[in-house]
Amino acid sequence: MHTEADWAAQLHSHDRRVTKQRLAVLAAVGQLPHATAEAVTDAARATLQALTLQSVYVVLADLTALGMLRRIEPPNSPARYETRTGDNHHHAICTSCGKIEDVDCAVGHAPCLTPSSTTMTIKIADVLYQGICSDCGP
Amino acid sequence: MHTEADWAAQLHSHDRRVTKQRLAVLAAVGQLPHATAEAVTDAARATLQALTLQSVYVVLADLTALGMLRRIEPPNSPARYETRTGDNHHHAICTSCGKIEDVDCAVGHAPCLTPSSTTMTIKIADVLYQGICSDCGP
DNA sequence: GTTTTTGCAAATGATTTGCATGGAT
DNA sequence: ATCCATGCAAATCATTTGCAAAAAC
Repeated sequence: MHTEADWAAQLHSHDRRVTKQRLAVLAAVGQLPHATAEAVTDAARATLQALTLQSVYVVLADLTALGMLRRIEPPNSPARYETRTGDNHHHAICTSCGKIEDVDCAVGHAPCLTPSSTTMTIKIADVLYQGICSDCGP
Repeated sequence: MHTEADWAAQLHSHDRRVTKQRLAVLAAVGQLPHATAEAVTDAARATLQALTLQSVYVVLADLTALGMLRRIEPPNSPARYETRTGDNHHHAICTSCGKIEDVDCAVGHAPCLTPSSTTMTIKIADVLYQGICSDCGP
């Protein structure tokens, strides 16, 4: 788990200023499973009433670019963010209710899959499983 | 390859009317590799000058829902469409120039991967490879 | 004090929708 | 003749940007 001091240290090491807004965003993403920008804003507002959605977008984009957060883009849904960035894991999304679960990668580190035929040099293999969760059906 | 009569038959079988707009959209998606809605519109306009982008969106959404087209949603880029729907193949995208290549799935049919731990019933495993294509670097 | 960050409003890009007309069956 | 499909304009949704004021360093 990440402590506030931990986040502050990471921000410092990237020459970013440690603001209460950034700490609130990081805390919110850390405790919500796979939160949208809007959900992050709502959660962070519990302690920081003046925070705006646009600022959250700016912060999320910056932290994602730094590698402190990971961004997930499910089909037909706004982007989600998570704090698990150190390992290569994938995601399963329920096509009925939209719930997202983490799925550990069998191999462990990216790229965990190598395509048989392509002219590209592959850096990352992202896997998105789609199915039905236990709440929505058999 | 798909012929115009082939597309017409498929439209019929789904209780859709066979219009020149729909045929033009299908032809355009068939000949462009991984076209955006805008590219499809431009291509289809070569023969159907009155076609609008909004109509193309409606048609693409409908044909995708019917399974006649497959929709790809690359990160930070508008959706792409392709006619290859019968098999389970994946995609590799160049993070530099955005080019997309088809990548055959080693196993052959969905789901080609089974997650080790999840409570969901997986229907599809979509893999998105990200890397650098031969034109953009080593 | 200097420079990054935030707040706010307005702009943008992609896609969807409502409704009247046109066209396929 | 019926009813679906298209054209058009306006609306919506997610996200980005410009700029002045506030806050870190």
